Amino acid sequence: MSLRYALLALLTSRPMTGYDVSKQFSQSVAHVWHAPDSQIYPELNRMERDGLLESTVVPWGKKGTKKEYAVTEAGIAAFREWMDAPIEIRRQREPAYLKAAYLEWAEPGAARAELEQFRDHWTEHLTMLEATRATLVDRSHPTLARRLEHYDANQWDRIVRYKIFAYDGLIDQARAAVAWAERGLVLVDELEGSTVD
Amino acid sequence: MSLRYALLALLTSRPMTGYDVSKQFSQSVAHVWHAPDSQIYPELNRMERDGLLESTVVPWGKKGTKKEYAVTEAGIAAFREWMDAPIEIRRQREPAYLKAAYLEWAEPGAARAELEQFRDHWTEHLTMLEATRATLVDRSHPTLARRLEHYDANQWDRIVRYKIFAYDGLIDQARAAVAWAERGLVLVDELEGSTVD
DNA sequence: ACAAACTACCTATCTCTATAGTGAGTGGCA
DNA sequence: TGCCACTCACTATAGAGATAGGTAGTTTGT
Repeated sequence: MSLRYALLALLTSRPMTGYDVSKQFSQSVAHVWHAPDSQIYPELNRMERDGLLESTVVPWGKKGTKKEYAVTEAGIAAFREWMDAPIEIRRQREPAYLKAAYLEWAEPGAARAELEQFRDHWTEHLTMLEATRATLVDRSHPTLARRLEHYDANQWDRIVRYKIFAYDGLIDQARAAVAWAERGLVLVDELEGSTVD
Repeated sequence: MSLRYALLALLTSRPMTGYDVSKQFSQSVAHVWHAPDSQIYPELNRMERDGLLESTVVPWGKKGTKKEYAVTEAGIAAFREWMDAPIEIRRQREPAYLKAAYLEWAEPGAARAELEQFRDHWTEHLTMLEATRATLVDRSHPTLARRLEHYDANQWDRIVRYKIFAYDGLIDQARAAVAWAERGLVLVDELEGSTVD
């Protein structure tokens, strides 16, 4: 159910088409809540049906049209309500840690390969998070820039710092994951013996 | 699909009834992969149908019976295959971090309450993880003890250290979450002003 | 003039997960 | 004798999410 609020969060910066949303998503909210467009389009429809969004049809080229969604008053209210409600605690679902606990069943080579894959994935993710964090710090992040336009300049610092705070948390998690995988590689080498050719 | 492998992992320690599984789950594998019994029972059935488990009906009291599941050769093979396959990378789905990024929309009181709730949840989780880790270190963990019986004593250290390694990763994540929430509380106080009565 | 890449939006289907039950047997204790 | 907590096993249903498509118009480069 958080997808709805992730979309509201994004759309509070400016009105967007479904396509914009699905593109913007990957550069901001997706770091925190991934969704494919096959989920985004139907959800936007449902949100309009529920009165959280309203759409205007905009011409596009000669014959084409596109639908731009804007958050309604009811949408703002729903978002505020969600913000003030207790957070849903996520269930633990971590296949990587599950596997790690049973690494004695893996081939030594496979164990190493998986830890490397895990480390590389998180390293890449970390790089992206740090890059995005930097665009928040210097306020060059496009969605953030559009968002700040609605606010008085004396509010900017407050808004930006919450976003940086969120990214800091994600960066911490990513760094912890990378460090853990690296310790895992050392452990595998120690326990399985180094079989490097 | 990892539920299947989480169940296999647990059942490699010893044969169990569905009820045992759903109880043991919460004390071990659930730290890494939570599942309610309404998922466990049907999955055990499907795994038997697919030949990964076989069940024997055991009498229980005067009239009652229970069904004990044991991993088959095919089950072991499937588990090994999964262990050697690349890990599925989980999508980011973190409502807490999503909210954190938009904390300017929350009431200051609500923001504080949520961060406290988040911190408390992870603190509690951390305590449980550390307690379980300790039972792995001293090998008093019941499922681990049963598991080690299948192995030669010179393998014990290897097996135990992988489990400790997995818990260390979870503990790192939990600690990072707690520390982040604490920084968040300081930030909220700074930005929203201290409105403590 | 045409292809390729991009914008725009949507559907179908399947699996996974969550929630909330049902119902019967057992063992202890008051 | 009756009650309660626990053991055991399962079902029904709805919603969320993943995967894999489809269709139509637009822009850009050659």
